[in-house]
Amino acid sequence: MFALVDCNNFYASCERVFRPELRGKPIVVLSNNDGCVIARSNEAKKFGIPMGAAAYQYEKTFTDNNINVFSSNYALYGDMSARVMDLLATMAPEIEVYSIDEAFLKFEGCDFINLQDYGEMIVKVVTKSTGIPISVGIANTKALSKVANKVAKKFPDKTHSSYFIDTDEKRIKALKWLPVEDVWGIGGRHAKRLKALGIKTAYDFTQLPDHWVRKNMSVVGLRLKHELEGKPRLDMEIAKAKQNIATTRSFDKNYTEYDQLRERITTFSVTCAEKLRRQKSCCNALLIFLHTNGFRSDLPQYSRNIVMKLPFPTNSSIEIAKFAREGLSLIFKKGYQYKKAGVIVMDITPEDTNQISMFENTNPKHRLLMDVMDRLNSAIGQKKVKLASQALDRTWKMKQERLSPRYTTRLSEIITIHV
DNA sequence: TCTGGGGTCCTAGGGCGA
DNA sequence: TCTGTCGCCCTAGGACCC
Repeated sequence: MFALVDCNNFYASCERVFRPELRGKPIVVLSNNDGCVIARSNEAKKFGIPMGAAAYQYEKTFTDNNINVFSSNYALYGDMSARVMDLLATMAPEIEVYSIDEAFLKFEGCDFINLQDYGEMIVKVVTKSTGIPISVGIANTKALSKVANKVAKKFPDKTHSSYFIDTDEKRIKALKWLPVEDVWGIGGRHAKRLKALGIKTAYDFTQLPDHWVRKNMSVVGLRLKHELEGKPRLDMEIAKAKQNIATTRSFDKNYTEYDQLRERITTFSVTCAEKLRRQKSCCNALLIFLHTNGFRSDLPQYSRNIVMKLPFPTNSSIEIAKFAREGLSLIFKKGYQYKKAGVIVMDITPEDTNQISMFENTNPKHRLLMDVMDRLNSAIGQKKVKLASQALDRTWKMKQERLSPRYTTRLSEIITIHV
């Protein structure tokens, strides 16, 4: 049996933990640069603010309805997530952390447990210990546990926020209730096509012939169909090293100069290299991209990317930044206003199994240097040690006008209680 | 004026060597 | 030497997730 544990309106709930007066009040959380709405509390959803809405188009809705608006605070969300996951890990034989706010639990050989009661217990313990409300869905496949979770979330009073699909009647009832576009694995494109064919619910989807699903939705769609029929096709996945690591940003304003882009690309490269060293990997290729603001139809548009194959695997900030700048010089075109750029490191291999090349190799001195840089930066707590090609006085900034304190990860921002 | 960031997997189609 | 076929590898693009 699988249980899917999902934190309710996670980012909004995190903001509430340290601001209890916000309970029952509408909250939205914005993306980086305060651009889009990326999380809404239930109260905020009632005002018709869609996911991904452009924040500036809803300013009036926010003020008219006293909606509490926050910039995203990943230090806080990451730490709260770790607390929830650590706790969940103590409550099941196996856990797969699926995202910042979701985890699958697997109960095998636990037939003696009443899983409905156990799910309710998990809800109580996590909510009480962390302040984060959660919902639990339980079923014999992962996709059905997702469905069960939707039921638990929609009917918290009836289900006590935990729902167990343990009979075929319950499975069919839940599938007939769930709109096809809300099924895990069916995105916008497929939902549109299915609806045009009169497929409205998850149940309708399971009534399609296998060969049609295979032909039109690939093996992924067919696997999903079987999962919804109660035939397990997905198992727990073990965490493995990432295959790609990306650092990409939109800019607060448009950049036109090569030097500005060069500085940004260098900094993104350094961040990627740090992430690589943290997971003890090297990369063998880089992708560098830049593009103008696609929303501004009045401006000339340009967008390009380039893949740089590296002559040797490396995780040195200096080397990765050097190759990235080389790539940038090949794709940069003057006369455009750039809004976004990024670096993605690819073809990742473990640090300790690198092949020595006959002609060109990573500079062995860099390893020691990087080690010192990482340790200095970690001791200082901010990224003070930089490459000279990065801006020494950060001239760029993310728009974060409504950022809450990092209550749990910075002593200077810890919660204060006035008595 | 102002529209996020970071991932995964699958398939089609072309290049290329056997 | 030319041509056809097969399978492998690579890439771009599409679809999905949070």
